[in-house]
Amino acid sequence: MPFSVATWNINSVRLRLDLVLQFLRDYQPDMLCLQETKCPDDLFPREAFHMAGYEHIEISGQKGYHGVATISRRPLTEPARVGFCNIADCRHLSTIVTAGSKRLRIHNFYVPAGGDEPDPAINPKFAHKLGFLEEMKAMNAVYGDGHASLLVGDLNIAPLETDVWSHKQLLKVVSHTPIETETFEALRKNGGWSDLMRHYIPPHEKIYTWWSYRAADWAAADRGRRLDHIWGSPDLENDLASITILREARGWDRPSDHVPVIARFNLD
DNA sequence: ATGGTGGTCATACCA
Repeated sequence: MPFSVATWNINSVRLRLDLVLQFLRDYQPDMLCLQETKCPDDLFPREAFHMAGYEHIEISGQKGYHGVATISRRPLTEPARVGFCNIADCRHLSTIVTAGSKRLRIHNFYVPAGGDEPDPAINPKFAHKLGFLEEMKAMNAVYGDGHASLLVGDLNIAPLETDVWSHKQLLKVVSHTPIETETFEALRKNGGWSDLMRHYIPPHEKIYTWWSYRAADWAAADRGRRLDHIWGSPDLENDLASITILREARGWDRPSDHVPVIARFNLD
């Protein structure tokens, strides 16, 4: 039995609770990191997850926007929430879990989308996104405490040309502008992180995890982007068994615009 | 160049 972690921007955990429970029944990840839960902590549907076999839950939620949750079958310890840009948004939650002989620190992230205009001088949301990335540089894969690390979530940036349906047409679109993709790859490498999705799936292959709601036929147009990521400390490359991007979830009834990504590790 | 859809919370805001 490998150890598995899934990440999914659910775009309202309460509206899509049945979808999440169906996903857990069918794929049985050991842990699920949710983003955009849009749910205050006192209204989080803890009991439904407990009944599904996920007894360990850490949440960081607020009313209306953002929010992350880490749901696990195994005990979670040392929950920590880092605030970014002096704004009280719920966009980060880290926990520690045991997998085989390793202790894993798992960062669950929801990076700001950044608005429409890719100019920090006129768009405060884009300035916020760049400021957020700047502060993310403090996240290192190896801290010298003996823990392995994962950093997962909706990072709202598609770094490679093959992470978008058209590199040329998206160069001036927020999520794929050079300032974003270059900052993103620099902070990943400087932090010592391995892009585990790309470690498993060759970089020349197009892969997407998000398709806009604003398409008449998302599957036919297939104008997707890889906005959701699974990074790991380099030691986890050797333990990685597979990556699954659940494209079919975009076609489920009343779907999120993001699909789950599952990483399986040979750690038990 | 524009608007297209979907979620929250109640009127626009955010994605």
